[in-house]
Amino acid sequence: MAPKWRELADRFAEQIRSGEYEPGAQLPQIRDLVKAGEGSKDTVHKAYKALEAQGLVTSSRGHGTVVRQQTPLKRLGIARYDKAKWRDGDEVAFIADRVASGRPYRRNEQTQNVSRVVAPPLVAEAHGLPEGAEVYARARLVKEGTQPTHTLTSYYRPEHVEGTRIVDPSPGPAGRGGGFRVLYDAGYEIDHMKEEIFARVPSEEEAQLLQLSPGEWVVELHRTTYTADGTVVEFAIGVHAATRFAWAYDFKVPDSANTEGESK
Amino acid sequence: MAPKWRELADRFAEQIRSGEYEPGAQLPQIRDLVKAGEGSKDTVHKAYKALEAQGLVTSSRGHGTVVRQQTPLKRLGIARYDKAKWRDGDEVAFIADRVASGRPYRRNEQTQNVSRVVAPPLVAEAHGLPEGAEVYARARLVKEGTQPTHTLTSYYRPEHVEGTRIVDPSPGPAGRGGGFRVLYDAGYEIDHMKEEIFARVPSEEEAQLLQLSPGEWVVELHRTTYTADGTVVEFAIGVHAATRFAWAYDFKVPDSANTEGESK
DNA sequence: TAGTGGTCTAGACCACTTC
DNA sequence: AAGTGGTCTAGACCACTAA
Repeated sequence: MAPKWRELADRFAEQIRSGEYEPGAQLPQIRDLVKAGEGSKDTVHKAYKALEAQGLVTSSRGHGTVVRQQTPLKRLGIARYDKAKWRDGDEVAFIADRVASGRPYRRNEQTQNVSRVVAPPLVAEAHGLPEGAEVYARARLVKEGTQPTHTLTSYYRPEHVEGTRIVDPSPGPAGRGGGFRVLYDAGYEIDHMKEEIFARVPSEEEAQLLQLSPGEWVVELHRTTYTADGTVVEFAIGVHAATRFAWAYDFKVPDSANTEGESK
Repeated sequence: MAPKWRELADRFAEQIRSGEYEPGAQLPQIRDLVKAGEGSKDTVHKAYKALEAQGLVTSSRGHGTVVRQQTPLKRLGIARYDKAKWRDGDEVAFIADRVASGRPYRRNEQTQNVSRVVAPPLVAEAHGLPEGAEVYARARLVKEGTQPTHTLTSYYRPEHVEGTRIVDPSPGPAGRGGGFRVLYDAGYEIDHMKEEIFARVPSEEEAQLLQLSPGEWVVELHRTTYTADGTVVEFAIGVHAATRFAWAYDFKVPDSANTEGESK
């Protein structure tokens, strides 16, 4: 038999999905459900935690447990890297993407922090650098309004970006044009990419930064960006709140017996 | 301050990752930790559940809590669809992939179930069919040895597969060549694909089928397969244990101002 | 100060496995 | 029967919010 807390959670989940509880509506308070005979405080609490883990509600002390706004998944396709968006204009690729997706542009949705650090093993490997080599790390926390959605940290080789706007230590939003534009101006035009994605449990720090409910997972994205001659000019690690994103990729079915027309 | 159960969980997680507890080793029993003053039974239990949710341990009644074998992420790249694998030989694409990845081939790692059903909304949309249209559904549960790793359900239009091996109701492993080969033989050579992926909480049924620990998430994959003229010949939905997979995609940076050489 | 969720406890009892 | 994890309870106490 399903545990009592699970049955209770499923009942509420059903009611939320059916619209019986609208976004913003408040669920009964734990103590009231206890009085109503739904179980002990701990049992009801467990049910509420399950709903929270599914991203259906948000709980906070003092306030209560309210149904969360169900923002549709943000779909990330490779069109967000379109050269026309950052090469010909002065928009940062991610902002252009937001415009293209019909969302308004808001200032200060990105905080940035640039530093020179010893490359973590994964980064060194991606750049083909020896252990202990230094790279520039550009860490951003991206928000949708007030809600943080993901972190994105780009790693660059010093010889590619030294003296450019990328390493400008001034805080605040990214300089005009974004990282790809800066690389382009420095003579490194990006050509192809590799993205690798997987899901995992967030660290406590990440959960706090992204305002994740306990039990929510994150999706980690590794992006390697190459110039036409195969030089790696950027390696980036993104950590996304798993409930808020979907990724889409279009590709030709490969045919290793007939490799014309394919670069790899 | 971090809760007590979290501190306890983090301590064990650290010990497991550092190798102090090897795979297969048993963690102290809950009652012993209670005696040792680590907290009440419920508190220690909560810590163990957290470890389980991270995929680090497996608990079972009667046995105990043992450190799980850390199978490395299985990386899924588009090379697994290589035409050479299924067109020229008689191997099913997924088996070829396993061979290519150095894993031995084992029989009966896939159970299959074919039926004719009314297309679910998502499927109808992908195939461009009206509501209520019927399709063939081919559902598989794929295992790695005894461990189920993912489910994969392919949906085909009846006019594409009627009379082929795909709709052969005989149970057991897939016919020789797999679905793409059957479509190829029927005159539908696959050409390009779209994959869309996102993470979510599993249903209770999925958790059971994939033997997921409570708190583990799944990644859902939507794959649409097209012929050269844009006809959709297969739409598939996969549900993967999130901790066991990573996806990789290579692509050219798009340039909408210069669309030569791109089919989309 | 009152009201909300969050943690913790001690102990009862249940479910499953092994002997 | 004995030993393991899993659920549930009643109540104490804590942390945070609002008035």
